[in-house]
Amino acid sequence: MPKKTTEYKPLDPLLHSQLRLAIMSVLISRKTADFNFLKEKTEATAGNLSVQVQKLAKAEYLTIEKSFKNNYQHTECTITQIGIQAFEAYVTSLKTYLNP
Amino acid sequence: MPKKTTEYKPLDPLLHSQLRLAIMSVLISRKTADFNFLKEKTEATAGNLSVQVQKLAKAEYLTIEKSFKNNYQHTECTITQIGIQAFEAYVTSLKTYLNP
DNA sequence: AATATTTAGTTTATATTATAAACTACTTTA
DNA sequence: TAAAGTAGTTTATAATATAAACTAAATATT
Repeated sequence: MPKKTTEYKPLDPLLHSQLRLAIMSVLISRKTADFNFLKEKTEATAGNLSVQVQKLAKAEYLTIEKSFKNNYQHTECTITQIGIQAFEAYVTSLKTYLNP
Repeated sequence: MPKKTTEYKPLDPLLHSQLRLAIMSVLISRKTADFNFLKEKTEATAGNLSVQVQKLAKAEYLTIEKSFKNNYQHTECTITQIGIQAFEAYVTSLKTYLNP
């Protein structure tokens, strides 16, 4: 019997979220971005951004580095290889829904 | 001052759901599909499918027509113009996240 | 020098969503 | 006529998303 091709590939729930996808999208194009840059680009509230960035960090899609810059605390996010691959896989899967 | 271009267009929450997107994707390519066809293509449980199809119907993205076919109840879903436009707008918005 | 404001976030309480399990109702088969 | 199959719906719970409230330090104001 012919192998049944799966029509719709499952979408990584971690990336299938508007804000987390936007965060990853920024990081795909810049590798690294600080908290405020992400906040401006994604137009998210700080609270929501904090939560979603932590979720992505927990999955090792990005790393969070805290430091001091001009006397203020500074949070820098950097995408990982795992994150890049997850993003690419997500895009591939997503395309199965967006027919010709 | 230069007009600030919105980097990421908001994603219609009704379509930004794996199952509802799959349902709409099927209907974009076939216009109309019965409950079982949708169930097979999307690999959803009947309960979940029922709920999500109703949400799409409430937003008038599709219409639900119930009838009897070979003594069995039969539910047919048809995409509406509103649904087609919403799907297209969703795809356009989504592309802002999937940079070059 | 105290007080207010701003920067840079985190925590937490609540609303919304997604989902499976349980249920309804009718039909066919054994 | 009892069991199994078809075609769904309802509902209870788990998971997610989000804003509001909060912490804490730096800088500006009176």
